[in-house]
Amino acid sequence: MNLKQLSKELGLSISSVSKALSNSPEISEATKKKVLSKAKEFNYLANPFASNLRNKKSKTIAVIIPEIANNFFSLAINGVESYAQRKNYHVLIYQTHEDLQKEVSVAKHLMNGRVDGVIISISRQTYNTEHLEALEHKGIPVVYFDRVNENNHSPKVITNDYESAFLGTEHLLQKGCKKIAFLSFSKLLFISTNRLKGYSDALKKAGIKKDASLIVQCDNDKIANKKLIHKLLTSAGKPDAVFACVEELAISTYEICEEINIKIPKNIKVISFSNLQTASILRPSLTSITQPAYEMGREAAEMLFNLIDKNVHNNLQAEMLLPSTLIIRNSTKGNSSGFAG
Amino acid sequence: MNLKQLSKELGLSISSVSKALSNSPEISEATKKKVLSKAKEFNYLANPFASNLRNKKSKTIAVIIPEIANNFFSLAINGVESYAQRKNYHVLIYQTHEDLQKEVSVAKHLMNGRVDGVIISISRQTYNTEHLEALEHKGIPVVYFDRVNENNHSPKVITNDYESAFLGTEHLLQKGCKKIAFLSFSKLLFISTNRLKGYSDALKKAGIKKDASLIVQCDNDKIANKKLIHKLLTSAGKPDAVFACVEELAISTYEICEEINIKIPKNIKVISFSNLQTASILRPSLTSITQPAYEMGREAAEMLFNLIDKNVHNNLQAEMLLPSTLIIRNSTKGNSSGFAG
DNA sequence: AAATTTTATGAAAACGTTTTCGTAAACACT
DNA sequence: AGTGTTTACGAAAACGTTTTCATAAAATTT
Repeated sequence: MNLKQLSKELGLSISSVSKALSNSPEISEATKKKVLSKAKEFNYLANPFASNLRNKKSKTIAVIIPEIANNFFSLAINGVESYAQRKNYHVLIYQTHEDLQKEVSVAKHLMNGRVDGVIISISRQTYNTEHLEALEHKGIPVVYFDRVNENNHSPKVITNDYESAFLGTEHLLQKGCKKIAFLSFSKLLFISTNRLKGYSDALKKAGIKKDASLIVQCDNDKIANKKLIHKLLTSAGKPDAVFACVEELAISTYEICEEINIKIPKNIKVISFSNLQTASILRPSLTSITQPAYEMGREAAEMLFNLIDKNVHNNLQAEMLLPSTLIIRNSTKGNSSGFAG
Repeated sequence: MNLKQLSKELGLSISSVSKALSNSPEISEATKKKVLSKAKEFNYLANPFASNLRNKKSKTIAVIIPEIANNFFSLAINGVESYAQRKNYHVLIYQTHEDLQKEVSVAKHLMNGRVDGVIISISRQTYNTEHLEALEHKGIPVVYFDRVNENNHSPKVITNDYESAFLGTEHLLQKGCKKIAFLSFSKLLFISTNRLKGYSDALKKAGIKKDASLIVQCDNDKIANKKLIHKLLTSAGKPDAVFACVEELAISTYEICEEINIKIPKNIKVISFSNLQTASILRPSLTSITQPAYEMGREAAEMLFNLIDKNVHNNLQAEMLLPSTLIIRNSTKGNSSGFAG
């Protein structure tokens, strides 16, 4: 059932029916009612491709994330969706699996106007964002969240990574930890280096010298990461605390401690950026810095729709910051030096 | 840049350029090369809406799931995606948030040909699937996975819920448990009732009478569920084991046991259907029945693309079963009756 | 009553593809 | 040389909308 058939049923022209359906003031109320009722009767639904072609609008946005099987990102998607829904937009989801090539390829796929806007959290390997800027040049707005490129001026939604890492590190220091390891998950991402900076500055403030052997650069390969952490925890200068940059590394740390019988928090304390639902029922419960995932997604969507609706190519240099929360649990309990605490 | 402009650049007709780009044998190799190179030079990309309109194909499938922030479903999406990618298809994701009305509304939205096929796991509230059968009548194939409607003949991908629940219950019985509670998550879903049946039959086989007070019907409301579980665990006839139908209920059980100081597995044993990444590092590690989420998603996608490619309306009554795995961990350790085990 | 404005409708173009069909030119066969 | 076939291309229609513009009819003004 299309407009032509429907108009035939009604004895009206295609254009009149179209206008009636879009509630145009050109059409009388009487015929509008007739049209609406016939449309319902025949279950008429506009062909979205014809509409999109004509309107040069897709009523669709894309969300590009590294991984969907990740609590932070799936919550963020919920946030995006909640806003998109009210705007009557569809949400296309693409995963890069932390692969830059995949990210570039997805961006290219979106260059043809398939979507009206893009929300992205870049991959671990992404060192520049030309492929995304190309989208913006085409007039497709892009909003970054969490994992942003700090060197471009696109709108972004971030959290206070530096301050959170600083606070988290201070928390460990207060617990008497002296040798705090930092598990980084990317050399490239601002979010990772920024967290590292917060950690470093907290150490500096406490007058503790930075120990390069305590900073572990992890990567995309889970098994390799576990080996690195294992090496760290069995080395001569092994740490008395671990600051994990992402929950995946905290989980690995837990698993290794289990294997080689290091007790958390007695022998080693653990803190992590994390959105784990199960943080509170881990063995032991995990002290975590929790990002406002849902809110970040929602906010990114709001920014994006502002750009889409204004339809302006305005590089408004918006940057929204939503703070994370430090939740202290048992993985950092007690006092590391054996002092009273 | 569109075909018209590109053909002008080349001094060719629109139709020739179109044919050249689709590698038609009507076009000479020489001109094909010219066209390809110009197309690359000008970054020509076909307008997907024009193509879709003309071809009556969207190169897009939809995945409808209750919740994306759920390990099972996000892994299943990965499986779907892995297959869709190789088919050069896009994946539209919709969440119902366990709301039947939302599910119906999504299905209606897809009636207009926006997608070439649908993969779905129905909501907790879904008691019939007319809204999805309507899609099939329109010629849009639908494949169900995990949460299926056992009364319709559409293709489905399921796991061995009955056998797994039976085995899981027997495992608890072997551990000496006598009063095993069952936390159901839906009165309507076949998957839930089927698991309940496996549990019931295992009890029957062991000669244990069914105790209705041990079967708790949970629902969509997390807080209400926790209250129900709390009531169960503090009641006079409280159980010595809990079989959770979904991981969410196992997590709640853990949290409540923590609160009211019931020790797992000493005072109570816990087993759950679960795809938790953290199952092994929970306090205590969780004995779980793990569904092959990724594989189920992948298989559903393969079935769907078979239907799309054949383009036949054949109600092939395919039903694929992928088995779950029982992983025994510490939450069911020891012997419930104090006997040696 | 004539001139003007408003109202309600329809014809047709446009969006950018793909594909059918037609047709010159080149080639092959008697 | 004439006929038939293949090759390589172009014209035009079609997909189903939306929107501009034109135009009858009705309502309003002079």
